[in-house]
Amino acid sequence: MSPIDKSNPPRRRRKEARPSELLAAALDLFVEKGFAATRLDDVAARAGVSKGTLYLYFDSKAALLKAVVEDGIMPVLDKGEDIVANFVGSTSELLRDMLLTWWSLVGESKLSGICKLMIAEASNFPEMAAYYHDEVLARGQGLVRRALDIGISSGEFRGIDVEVAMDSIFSPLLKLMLWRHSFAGCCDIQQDPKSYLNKHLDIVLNGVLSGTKK
Amino acid sequence: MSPIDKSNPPRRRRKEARPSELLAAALDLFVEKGFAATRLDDVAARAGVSKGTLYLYFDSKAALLKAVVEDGIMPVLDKGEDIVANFVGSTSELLRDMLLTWWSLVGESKLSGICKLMIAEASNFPEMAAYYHDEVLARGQGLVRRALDIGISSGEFRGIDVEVAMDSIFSPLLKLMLWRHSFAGCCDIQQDPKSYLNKHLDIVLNGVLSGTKK
Amino acid sequence: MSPIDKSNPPRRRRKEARPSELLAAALDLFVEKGFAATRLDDVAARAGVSKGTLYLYFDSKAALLKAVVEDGIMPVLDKGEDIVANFVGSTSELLRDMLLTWWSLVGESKLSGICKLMIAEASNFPEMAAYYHDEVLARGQGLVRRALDIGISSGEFRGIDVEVAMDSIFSPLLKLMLWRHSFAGCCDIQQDPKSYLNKHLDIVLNGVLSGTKK
Amino acid sequence: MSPIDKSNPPRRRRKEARPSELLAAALDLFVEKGFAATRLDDVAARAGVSKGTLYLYFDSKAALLKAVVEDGIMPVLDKGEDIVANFVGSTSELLRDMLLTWWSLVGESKLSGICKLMIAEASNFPEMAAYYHDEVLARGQGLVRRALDIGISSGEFRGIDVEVAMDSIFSPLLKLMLWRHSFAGCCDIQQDPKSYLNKHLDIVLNGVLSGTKK
DNA sequence: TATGAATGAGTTTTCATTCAT
DNA sequence: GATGAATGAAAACTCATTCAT
Repeated sequence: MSPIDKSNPPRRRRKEARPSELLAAALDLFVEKGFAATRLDDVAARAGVSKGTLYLYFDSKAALLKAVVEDGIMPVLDKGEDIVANFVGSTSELLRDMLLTWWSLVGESKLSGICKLMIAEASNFPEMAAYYHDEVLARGQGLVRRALDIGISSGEFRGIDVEVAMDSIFSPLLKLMLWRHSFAGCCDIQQDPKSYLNKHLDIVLNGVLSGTKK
Repeated sequence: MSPIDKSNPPRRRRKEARPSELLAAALDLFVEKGFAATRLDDVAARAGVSKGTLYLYFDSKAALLKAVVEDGIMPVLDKGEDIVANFVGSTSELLRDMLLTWWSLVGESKLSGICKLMIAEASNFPEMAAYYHDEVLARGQGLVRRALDIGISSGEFRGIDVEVAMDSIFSPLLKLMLWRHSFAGCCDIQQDPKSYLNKHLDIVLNGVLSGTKK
Repeated sequence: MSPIDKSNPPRRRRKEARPSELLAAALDLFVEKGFAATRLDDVAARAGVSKGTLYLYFDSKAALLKAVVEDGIMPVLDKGEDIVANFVGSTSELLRDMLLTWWSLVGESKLSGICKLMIAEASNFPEMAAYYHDEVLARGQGLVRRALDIGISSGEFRGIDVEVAMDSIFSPLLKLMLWRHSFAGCCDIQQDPKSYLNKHLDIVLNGVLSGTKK
Repeated sequence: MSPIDKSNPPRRRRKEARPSELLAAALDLFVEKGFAATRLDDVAARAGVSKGTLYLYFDSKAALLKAVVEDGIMPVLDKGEDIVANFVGSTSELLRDMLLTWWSLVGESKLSGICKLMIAEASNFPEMAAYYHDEVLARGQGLVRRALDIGISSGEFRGIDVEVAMDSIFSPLLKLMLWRHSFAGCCDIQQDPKSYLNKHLDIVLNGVLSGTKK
């Protein structure tokens, strides 16, 4: 309480915690309504601050979007890469592990909304979309690609077109992420995502046909 | 700007005269920029008419969106159903035919943009999104489902979970449609879509694993 | 009244007359209050239009300022140059004529306010200020300079420093212009400007000293 | 932002403590950008203090302006008056001395900026402008007027209109002061001000005409 | 029908001012 | 006294919608 005690925690903490509260509120609304349809008043209200406060931390609405996306990408970048490197077991299991990990890391979290957001805003913010595509989506698919390469090298997998197989494996996960933020309310509730992904992997790994493989 | 779904009473409609240029221009811009970020000035300019003219045919911006979506759904509704009914051959071939037909009918056309649009605007226009989901996406997947049912009944396919397999088969097509309207400019050009879909079907039908099926 | 009669004058006239009404209102307020302290609402209100109408004609507040200045400079540019060329009589009379002409053309009109405006905004809009300085002020002084050159060549004038004499002659006119838009209300009403300028010229031409010239 | 002249009752004043850094920073920015376009953030930043500190010393932005002007006027008021009283020599020399003294006292210093500021803000702060006009400009010209009166009484000067002659003599000094803070950067560098003023006095005292005086 | 100038409510952005620390 | 985060009223700017022609 002494006037010398200027750097007391509560004040500082406030200042440092604030931006992430703002980012969280903005993420929610940008994902739900889209960039243009989101009013900064609403972002501020959801974060429990006044409109002007947003401008203490972000230069403009577009800068806020950029921060939201960057902030949402980092956690994905940090983890993930080493899943492949550290894995022991069959490549099928690796793929299964990867899809489920990706789901819990990104799909299940609020970050999955950024995917919807970037698809929606890609032509309005092309650089940002390219950044997101390269650093997140391509990376996610890259994990699949590497697993496929390993599987093919080891003879565990057939000599399929890796670029295509990547999508055969990853696209349902993408659909799951997008549906969560779009048609979730208007279509029959999907089954449990993990069971869904397991079944999908069973299908894509073993095929749909019942005939014996040559 | 406020994305309110007004279920206003039917007004005098000049449906017959509704110039398709207006709908085409609106479709392009709604898909490219999203609903809120599209200015009616730009729609009018692209259609080569004055801004006021739009209001001769549509009561509001939201009504224009509704008309765009309805107009984009009809051709899909009209065709498609009978593909399954009239088909002769293996069910694998039927699936292949269906995916490729869907691609040329919807994916390749401007209509694929509506899919992106509906995902983006789903929470702003939930009824419209539900309508689109049920009448277009679920229908496309329904075709796949019926083919799968036939294949399983005939013993051509394994007894996989049809709901999941539907997505295993359809999701890459969805991704293709969305990418065309989002990351197209910022990622390496995909291979030819039809070859891509054929390879995908080969993978999902036969599986990735090289082992013999039990 | 026939629907073919689209290009009827009243409508067109409106459109063409509008910008100059806006410019007039903006000039008044920019000069009176300065650029930053002038609200576009006030400009619109004074012009009798809504705020949005301003943006039909000018891209931004700064663009409006630019238009005001350009619009205010043209009439000065068009006239003036040939005053010197076409003159017959003693150079003293030429100078007197020029000052009085300049006064009635610029000083007495609303254009004199632009001078105050440019001095005030010079550091905020340096290019605009440079443009004004070169095209208006330097031109006005240039007229004086040329008259002085003629007078010196003919022996009518002493061999004084022309750059300085220019200011000795022109500065009171400048002061008159500035005072009209600043201290006019708070200092004793000046005498009639034309009489003032005549007396000033008498002083600067003949000097203040009573002694005979050598 | 609203330039209202509040004649609010005297509040607790901490005049003695008013840091001159604050006044100096405010003077610089008010003169450069004008009152409305100057942000208190910038004033604080230039003075090296926080924004809140300004409010420890000044009740409002307008109060800061008032303090700046008052602070800038005092030194001029204190000196100057006795220049005339204590002078010995020809009145011409007195005038020359006065102009040069005024120049070094006001024109050359930062105080000259207040002149520009007051002209710009005269209609926003009429009382302040009147105060400045009466206490500074009129006083400066008053010195000239008294010198002229002396000169005319003694026969050294002709019987010219003193009010006009005052301006004939003083206006170039005014122009010099204003240009320093406006067009300085965009016109050829003037000659040395003192030489300029000397030449000007030579012209206005002796006249431009070469003919002998009658 | 068609136009496009005009509107004004709504949105982003700014900034003087306050106040808890 | 000093700070600077927070505020909110006000200003710039946008754009769906209207309407006179």
